[in-house]
Amino acid sequence: MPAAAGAPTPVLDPELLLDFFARHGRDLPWRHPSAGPWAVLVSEFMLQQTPVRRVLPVHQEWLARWPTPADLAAEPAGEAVRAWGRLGYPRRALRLHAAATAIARDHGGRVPSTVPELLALPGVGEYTARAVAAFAFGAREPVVDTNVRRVLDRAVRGVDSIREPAVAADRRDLAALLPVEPARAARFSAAVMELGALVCTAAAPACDRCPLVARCRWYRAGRPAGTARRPVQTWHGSDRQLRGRMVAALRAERAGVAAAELLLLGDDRDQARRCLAALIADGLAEQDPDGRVDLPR
DNA sequence: AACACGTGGAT
DNA sequence: TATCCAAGTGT
Repeated sequence: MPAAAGAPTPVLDPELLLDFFARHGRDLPWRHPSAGPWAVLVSEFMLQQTPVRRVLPVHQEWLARWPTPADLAAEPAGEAVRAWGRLGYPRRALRLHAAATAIARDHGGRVPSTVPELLALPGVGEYTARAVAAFAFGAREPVVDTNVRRVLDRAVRGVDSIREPAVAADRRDLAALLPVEPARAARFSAAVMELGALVCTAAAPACDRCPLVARCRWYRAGRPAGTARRPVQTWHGSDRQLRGRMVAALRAERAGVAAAELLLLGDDRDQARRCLAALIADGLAEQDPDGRVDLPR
């Protein structure tokens, strides 16, 4: 240990990470100084399990059409689902609409700035609440997504992780590494996230381009393989596939679709009935007395 | 805690 | 072609 310094340099050295972020961080719309909390919140919903490239155009359309939470809340939830396009997980559109409604009703139309208030919004979990608090309001909160979790696992813990939602221990560990100054801490989280997205990727990490390679415990251990993943559900013939087809049909038809027509989209009659009922139960579809189905009003 | 929940690009 | 997986949340 150096005689002059009190603590050893951490693996996730803020100096190295912030320099990396300044040089290589992507110029994304929700990172612009002009992007307000609403633009950040919308981006975080869209980015849940969805790549940046596909979010970009839809985010731009949403902000142009609904510049404030109240603008979105003033329209039927079905319009949010329709404008969601093919981003996937359309229930996110429903929850974002519900969040906008709660913001308009309970927060005077302003996106709240504290983690507890954000957590109370529909569709906002442990990750999104801290991402908005940090990136939109400059709060000193540990922001741990799948990228940050992977960097923590590899660089700090020396193991390769399977992809799972971050846990409290991950947030605690990152919190211990945050710079003291809040705005700098927020940039630090964004920098770790960016490193995971651009360099320390899941499948093909580019250690030769990593600013942390000299300290990385995983690299120094010879990049040991991670544990096996849980088996994934087959896609062909799944409920998810059929639900996707049904919602796509509803998005395309402003006048609604006959229930019988939706049921034809599946190979299995019982499965189709079950999926349609589930969509209605989830609030992604509504059925009128004639049996006509539409996106929610 | 384990699952369900969409989509499309990369390998 | 099959599998992985990308800024998670709710149950």
